[in-house]
Amino acid sequence: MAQSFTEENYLKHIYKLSKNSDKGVSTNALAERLETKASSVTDMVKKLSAKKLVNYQKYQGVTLTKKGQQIAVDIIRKHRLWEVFLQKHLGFGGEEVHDVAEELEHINSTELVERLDKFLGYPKYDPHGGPIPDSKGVFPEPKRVKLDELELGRSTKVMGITEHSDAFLSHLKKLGLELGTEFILKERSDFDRSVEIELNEKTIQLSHDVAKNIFVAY
Amino acid sequence: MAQSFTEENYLKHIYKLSKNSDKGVSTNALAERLETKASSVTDMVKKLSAKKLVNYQKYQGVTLTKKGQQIAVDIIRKHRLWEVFLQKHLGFGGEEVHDVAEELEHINSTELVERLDKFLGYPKYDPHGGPIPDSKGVFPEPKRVKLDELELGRSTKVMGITEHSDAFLSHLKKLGLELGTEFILKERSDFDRSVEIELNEKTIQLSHDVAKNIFVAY
DNA sequence: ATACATTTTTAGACTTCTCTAAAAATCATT
DNA sequence: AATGATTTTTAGAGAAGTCTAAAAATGTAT
Ligand SMILES: [Mn+2]
Ligand SMILES: [Mn+2]
Ligand SMILES: [Mn+2]
Ligand SMILES: [Mn+2]
Repeated sequence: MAQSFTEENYLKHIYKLSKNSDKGVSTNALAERLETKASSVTDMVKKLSAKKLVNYQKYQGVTLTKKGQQIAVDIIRKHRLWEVFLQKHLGFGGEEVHDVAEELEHINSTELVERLDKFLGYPKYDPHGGPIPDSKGVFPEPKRVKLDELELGRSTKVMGITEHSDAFLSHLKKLGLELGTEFILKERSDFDRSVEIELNEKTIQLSHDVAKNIFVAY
Repeated sequence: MAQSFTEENYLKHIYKLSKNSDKGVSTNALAERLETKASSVTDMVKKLSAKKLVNYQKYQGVTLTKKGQQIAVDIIRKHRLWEVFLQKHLGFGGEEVHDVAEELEHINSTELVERLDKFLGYPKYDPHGGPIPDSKGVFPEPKRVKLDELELGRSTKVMGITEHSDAFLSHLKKLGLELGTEFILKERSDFDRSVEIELNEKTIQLSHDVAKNIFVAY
């Protein structure tokens, strides 16, 4: 029971979209993410449901079953391993690797993935800081670092805070930052150590006072 | 105007089947090679013809156009480069690489192929001795070696002979060996230096007297 | 040249994935 | 609770690739 490229991409993106909310992923969100139409999503989601890879009830959105999740995580594993290879060994730039990895992630060979993993030295993080699950689908324990000290270019997520005043908490809330929020660190000013992050396609400025009080995944 | 995996496989196999005869490739030969039905071949060949990738006239078989040939050669290039990678760097065994390369050859990124080629050190031959065309589609000048001295496991082809008696010529003809015939060297006896080759799925024994008088591509 | 065998093509149908347009359900606002 | 906006689903159709069965063309052997 092998999956098509298309099915695999659906599963992967359902996985990524589910992480940000406990509800099912909406048809529209998925359609936008996959650059397709809502009606196509409905069709595919029904098929995945018939294959027991997702839980789906009309109008209620979609979530992954255990089996669907395993596949999704394995695609992510392959994607990130290939990105390590492309960047570390073939010398690709950070931006260029993604599209190629998007294709390579669908090459289906356990043998290939295990050997690639070994060749790369069993990396735990891809070049953007994304954690790489092992062959059993287990993600590495994320290391924590202050946002103030994180490398530029990393995609990361909020792991905790070191300041608990109401003022700080409501400030974070207004910025759209909470535990688990994922973003990318884009810039850090030499002048005042303020940082620029990318969150949901929007660019946001954070002062050093904010950055030094947030723990993020490394 | 990108090609699908399926179209690429058709082009590659038309290329390989045309090398052994100056006539067009027959529908049936292609169907057998691609493990599909003759009717499917007819359909696809019409489509490739509409795209100007093959020359096709009903009942006359099919040949590649210049453009079709370029694509075919590029697929072969990618296939063989990936086989070098899989075998030399990931430690795959000789038999295992082919199926994976069959998929990897369709990943479409000039950048990827050029960087992989560089990473591998611009190899001219794959691990089976298959010549790897360069980025312009030019195959390396094949080195010549006596069959007597060729490495076991190599796929190769007849490049010339060093004995021109009628007896030898008719012996070769009976064995099915002529200039350009492709085969794989399987075994060499320590006892009498006779060799065993695989030609068109059949295994054939050649005495040392024969092997030492045949030049093959290295 | 005729008959028979083989190869190739056509006709029609099926699967997978996609789309547009319209209908149905849900959500949001008063 | 009613209205209107938004989201989601359905209905119907199209492109790509495949198949089976039947028709047409070609090849072969007397
Ligand atoms: Mn990526
Ligand atoms: Mn993908
Ligand atoms: Mn091969
Ligand atoms: Mn292939």
